[in-house]
Amino acid sequence: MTIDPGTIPSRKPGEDAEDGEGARRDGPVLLSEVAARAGVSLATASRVLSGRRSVGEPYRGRVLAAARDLRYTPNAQAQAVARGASNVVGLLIHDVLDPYFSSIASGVMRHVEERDLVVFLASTHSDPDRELEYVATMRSHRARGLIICGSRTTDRLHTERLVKELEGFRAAGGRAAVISQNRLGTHAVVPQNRAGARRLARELCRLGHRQFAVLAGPVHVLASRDRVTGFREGLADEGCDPEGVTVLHGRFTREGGEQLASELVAAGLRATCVFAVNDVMALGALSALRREGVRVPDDVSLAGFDDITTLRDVVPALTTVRLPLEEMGARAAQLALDSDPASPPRAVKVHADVVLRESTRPLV
Amino acid sequence: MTIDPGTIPSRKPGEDAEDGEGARRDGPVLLSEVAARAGVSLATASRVLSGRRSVGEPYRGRVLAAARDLRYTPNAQAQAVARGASNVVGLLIHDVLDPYFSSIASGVMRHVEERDLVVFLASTHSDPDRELEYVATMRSHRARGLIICGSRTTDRLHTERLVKELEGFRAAGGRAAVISQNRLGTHAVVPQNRAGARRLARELCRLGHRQFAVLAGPVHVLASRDRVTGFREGLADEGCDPEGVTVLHGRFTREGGEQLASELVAAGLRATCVFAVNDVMALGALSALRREGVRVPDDVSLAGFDDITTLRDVVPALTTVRLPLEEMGARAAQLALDSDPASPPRAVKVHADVVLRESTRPLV
DNA sequence: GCGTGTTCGGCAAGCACTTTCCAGGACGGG
DNA sequence: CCCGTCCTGGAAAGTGCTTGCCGAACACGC
Repeated sequence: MTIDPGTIPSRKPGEDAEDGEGARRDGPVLLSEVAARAGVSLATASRVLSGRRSVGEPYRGRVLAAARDLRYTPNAQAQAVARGASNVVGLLIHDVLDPYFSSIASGVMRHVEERDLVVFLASTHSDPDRELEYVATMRSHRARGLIICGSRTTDRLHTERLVKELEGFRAAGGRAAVISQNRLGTHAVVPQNRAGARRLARELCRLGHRQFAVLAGPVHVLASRDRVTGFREGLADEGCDPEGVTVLHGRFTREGGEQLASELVAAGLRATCVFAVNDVMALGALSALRREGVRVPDDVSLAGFDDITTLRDVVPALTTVRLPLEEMGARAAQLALDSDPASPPRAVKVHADVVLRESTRPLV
Repeated sequence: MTIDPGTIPSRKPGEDAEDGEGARRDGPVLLSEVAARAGVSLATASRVLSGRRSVGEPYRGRVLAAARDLRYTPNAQAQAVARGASNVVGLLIHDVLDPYFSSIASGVMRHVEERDLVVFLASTHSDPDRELEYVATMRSHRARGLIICGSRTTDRLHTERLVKELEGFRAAGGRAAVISQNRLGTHAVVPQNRAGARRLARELCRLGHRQFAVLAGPVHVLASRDRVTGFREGLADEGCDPEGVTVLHGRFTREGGEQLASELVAAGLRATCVFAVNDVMALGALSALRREGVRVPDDVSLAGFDDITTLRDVVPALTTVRLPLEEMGARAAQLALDSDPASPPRAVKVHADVVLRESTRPLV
């Protein structure tokens, strides 16, 4: 071990004296110490460092020098309390490991990093109670902004609670934005799930497919519902019987996709094309199909939704509906942080484009 | 739009009166209001809510009721200031989109969520200056703990600065832990990069390979160096000439892997086996090789390092060296948060196991 | 019945900052 | 030359919460 202050009984006194007098005392350096060293009042020191009022040159220089020498870092919490405004932004996702959410997170962070704010990240693991709890946490930290992605439930009670919690959040001075279908009385980035799935269905029909199976998420998940609905609409557009599709519901995860695909095969796969309502489920399905000896796209075509980055490494390349996830995150951050606090909630629709790749092929 | 407080001029007075009197005033609910409503002093209200001293029953109940009615949420920042200790934990990674880091983040968050702490996430995008800056930010927020993953440089100057910054962080009362080879005077979770790569090389030799190419990261990246070194050692162990391997340096990313693999092919691929020093590079290489018409593993074997989750969906399944990323994150969090503040820096070594899969095959 | 604890409200002094307000000096115009 | 204005430093009053200390009230043992 190179450095081990825990076992060194005491530092040699003058050892780091010429070293600009780094932190030698216990605890953080306080503004009052900076002020004392510069021979000015606390107020002046504060003003120099926050730059919120001009300070005469002799003082200004001395304060800056003192702060540098002492390696002063302001206490952000105290600043937030005194100013009545913090610089933290909350970000609520379901799971960091899910590429859908990490892409969104990346977009949010990109936006936030440019503004010298800081991100509180919390993952709900799809638990509505945790979601509520975390909104409260963010309020408690007086977050300036809050981005919630994919509160994806149709549960009436939970939605009400969440709206109420968000009102509380707003009352505490924060601005929220949601990435989801159900705008909760706040700004919202709403992906065109239904329209995208509809377009996808049409494309698949044009490839000659007539027998479809859909691997969907839990019934109460709004995004899943919308995608199924849109898909059916697209089938109808092309004169395909929308009621003829098998829809299986499972978890909105890779494991969910795996399991549903297995069930599908076990039940005797009749469809020529499988639509998994999101990409992680599609990946699970792909893996299960492979395991079952069903070839994609030779035996069955497969399509997903979202266009997560992982798809780039998959063989066959998956047909999907592209959502600009990072942009969505950045946009949500923008809505929450840059919009006029008094402005009414805005909804930004996000176009979802079909990307045909190798996993779907024309039926001859 | 269902709810639009921005355009409603004023709420009807008694409208949500029976509603437990939600937040109707401007700004957050203060403790003083709770105390007033309960008819007790500020001190008593504080004590009831923080539970740090017993309070007699008549008061206790009234305070709790008042807090509930008013939907009181304590101001975490003010609490932190008053208590002199915050409940935030900083997490520094390079990039959320990289599965290596998101896995670690997941582990950290799992650990942190159980303790009712909150995570500040910052991504450095591999920029040393940002890294320093964010450590300062965390110090400024008086984070109780800080986890830095993969400060992966051998740059002397930067290391010194970082150590100093971390000392400042510690002086401000925080505890840090690092996931990396260079423990910076703090607790460290150190993956066995060298030993893992060495074992890998041995396995590959045993498969009959003799001609190797290594796709490495930038020369100053410690993890990359160690893995190359270990790999060479493994070759030597098996009587293979360690100097005979081609080592190409590029970026530590997917794009880096793609580019290096292309170069390799362009230069006339002579190796029978390619080792990419991490999995994302291996994925890039796989993609480039495919594009160039080089089959894996038929024309060349390919191995990576880390065992990121994305590998599960790749064909052929990649041989790699497994690192328990989530556990590493959790462990780092534990070191930073649960260890005795006075204890000397501990280093926890993490075993790295070879996982042979389809991308490497025996040379007959 | 009295000393000795123990329990528990409330006052007020923090915590580390910001910002308002005041006052003194400089400056300029009439 | 005087008054109004501008500039700027400092004292002090905030910001929302915690907590040390005091003392009242009550219980207990003898």
